[in-house]
Amino acid sequence: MNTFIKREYDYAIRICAYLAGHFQKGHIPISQIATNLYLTRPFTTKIVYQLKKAGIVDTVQGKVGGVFLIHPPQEISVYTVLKAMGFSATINECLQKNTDCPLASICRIQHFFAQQQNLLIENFKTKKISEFALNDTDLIPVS
Amino acid sequence: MNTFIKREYDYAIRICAYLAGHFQKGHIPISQIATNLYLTRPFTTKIVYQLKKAGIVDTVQGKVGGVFLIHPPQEISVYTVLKAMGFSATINECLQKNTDCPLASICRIQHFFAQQQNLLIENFKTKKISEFALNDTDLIPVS
DNA sequence: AGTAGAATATACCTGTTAGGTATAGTTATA
DNA sequence: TATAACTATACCTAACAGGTATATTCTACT
Repeated sequence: MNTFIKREYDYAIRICAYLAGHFQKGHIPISQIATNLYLTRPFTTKIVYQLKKAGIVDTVQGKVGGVFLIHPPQEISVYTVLKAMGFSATINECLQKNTDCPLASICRIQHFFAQQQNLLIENFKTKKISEFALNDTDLIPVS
Repeated sequence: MNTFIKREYDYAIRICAYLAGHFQKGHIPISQIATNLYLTRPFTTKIVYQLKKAGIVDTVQGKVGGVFLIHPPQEISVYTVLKAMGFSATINECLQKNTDCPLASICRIQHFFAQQQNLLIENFKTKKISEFALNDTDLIPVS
């Protein structure tokens, strides 16, 4: 399988969506996030760590520690989160810098894919995390 | 790196673009295609073989054999070629069938990515190989 | 002050796959 | 009948996705 959005990236967005649903309600322990989003704790930890390094979330250490969004969710785009997670995917390898293809100057294929890629990225920038916000009541399984 | 369009897929489009530039001018030997597109012969062979199985090109065997497009290039879309090469990429794994995510019913993230994916595929279907046609004169290196 | 429960940081593992190469066979023209 | 082409499949290998493990540090609560 060839996915454009890695699992990690998707989980990162989910985690932010969960935190968006709890914005300004204090900090949320990683264990709670992991449980409610059906992720393992170590993996959730890893992602939170990256989101913190990127300045998207901050954490409180110690016994009643946890995670929270630094900025309002309506100011955080999908693109911001993807970039934070190291997203550098190009739709086609030709579009990377330093790729010196001998056909480059005449290649209309490359140009087409570049257009498509820019379109996608624009949409990722427009979409804000607030639109995905998850509340705990959303997460209660229907029985 | 995480590319959506594999090298193979890209090469397949290039090969079709080259054949489009030589449409109705007889069949082109694989060795000529490989040389002019800066690909190795075995790899070109492999791709041509797949394109043949998918009914996009046909081949003539024997000493003066070669490859040619079965249909006019303006009837072949980028999507057709991608599908022929086994393209089944989903922008996000959640969008595959048989993925039963416990969040699925409430996940707006999934819905967003699905929209983006459909957009992209629509554009792949609209774009025709004829728009990429490569002539040999295009390929003469500037000295 | 000590301890429990939380986050931090990094090291490691492992199956899959992208991106090829190799090789043996078949066909058909010269 | 030799040779230059295509056919078909088997195999290789480095990279990486998708995690797990482990040791450490921090802080609320007792």
